[in-house]
Amino acid sequence: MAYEPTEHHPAFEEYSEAIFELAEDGVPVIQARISERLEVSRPAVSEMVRRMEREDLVDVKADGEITLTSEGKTLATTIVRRHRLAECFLTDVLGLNWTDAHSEAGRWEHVISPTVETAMLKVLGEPQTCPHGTPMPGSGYKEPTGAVGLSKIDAGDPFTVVRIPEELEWEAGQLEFLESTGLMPGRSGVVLSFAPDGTATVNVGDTPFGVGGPTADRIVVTPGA
Amino acid sequence: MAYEPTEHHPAFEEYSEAIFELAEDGVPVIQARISERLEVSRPAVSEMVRRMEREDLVDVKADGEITLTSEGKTLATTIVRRHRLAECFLTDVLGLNWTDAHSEAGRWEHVISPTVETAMLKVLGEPQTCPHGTPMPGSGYKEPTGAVGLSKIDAGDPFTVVRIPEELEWEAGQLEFLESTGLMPGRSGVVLSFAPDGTATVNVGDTPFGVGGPTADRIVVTPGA
DNA sequence: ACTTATTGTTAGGGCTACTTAACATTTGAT
DNA sequence: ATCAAATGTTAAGTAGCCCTAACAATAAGT
Repeated sequence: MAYEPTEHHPAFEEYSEAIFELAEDGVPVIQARISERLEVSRPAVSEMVRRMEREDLVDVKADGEITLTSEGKTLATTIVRRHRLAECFLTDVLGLNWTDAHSEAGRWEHVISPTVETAMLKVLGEPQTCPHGTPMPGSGYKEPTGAVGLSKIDAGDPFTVVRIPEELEWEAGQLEFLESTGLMPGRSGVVLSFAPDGTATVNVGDTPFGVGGPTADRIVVTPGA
Repeated sequence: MAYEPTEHHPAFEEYSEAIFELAEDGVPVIQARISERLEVSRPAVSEMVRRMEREDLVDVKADGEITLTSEGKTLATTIVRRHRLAECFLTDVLGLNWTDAHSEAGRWEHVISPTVETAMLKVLGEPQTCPHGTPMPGSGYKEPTGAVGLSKIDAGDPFTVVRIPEELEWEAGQLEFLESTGLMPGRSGVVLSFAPDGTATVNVGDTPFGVGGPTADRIVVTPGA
């Protein structure tokens, strides 16, 4: 009746995932960051990290940096992979928008079995990235060489969107906005101008729109159409 | 981040579902039955029933019979509907077999949001029953009049399968067997003979096979092809 | 009527994952 | 060097959901 890959509690899955994604985002992996990302108190994180260390899922360095053990990495990539796979599935097969898909996937990731994972991969044709362009762990996908932040493109030049970092989800409404403008992986556009504050004006469809500086820094693109 | 239809704990969902399905199966809804079906101790059920009564999800009659309140019924039918919808989805879209689909659905039912439910319904074309023929609560589906147990069909007569009751899942391997023989809702066949012990020999495809008496009692069919 | 089986409840725990309050330590900026 | 901010830990407590052991009440079989 119960499904247990290797008897891993949901909280361990959630924490492993957070640790993996913090590292992926280049954020120092310390308790305080986990506490913020998962929106739980610091003592809760302290306790969980101790338990995960005991269970050999993480190592804690002397300076407090947390790293996944190989077992932890296996768990984390499994969950992250299922999350991104679920996102693909929810958008492509069920027609959800990015934002809905992301929040749904946050629950699906804990419920998808190997059987279902395989079936989804087959239906989707082995996607290499999630809908935002973030790689599926274990797919062997490599981001194109020469990928840079959108703000590195010269005004007047064309670009092709590679990836919308997951971190932008923290800004409420950001993903909906980008999706509605058509600024999504694979699409090409042109940078029209940059304002002094870094805001970029771009065009990927019929109507130009502005992208705030910090956001434009993070959006990954390749130069050229 | 978290999804809460009306802030209902997973255990309440599980218990409501069990209560609903016991009633559906014609089993008296008392604590002892719930305890068996959910495989939890009697004190655990005692406590949960008390909590659910406090939360206005169930009423307990003087004789110990447990009934769902209208709020409880809403919760139960929601979960049951999602379970059966998930079963359809897992078999039809992802190609899982009945048994896998059933156990997966046991987890999916707690994770499906209204948005996803709507999307699934659309993709599946508003199914009226789950793959075993059990009605989707709220679909308005009525079992055909004249539906009887398979063992009521006369030897030599044709029949059409209406429903494979969920209770048969308790017999390990039973569902796989029936699925492999093709004895599934919508399929027609012929009863070849009955053994003195009630075992029926039937043919729905190329090869005849035997169905034990108790099982044949439960399988719901309509006479005729 | 008496015994047995079935059913429900108390009492006493346990584990997970969280909380707040208080405190210690480290780091950074001036 | 010092003061403030950031970080981690202890302690104590809570809620949810489960367990075993022991006991009371009811129903059923002989």
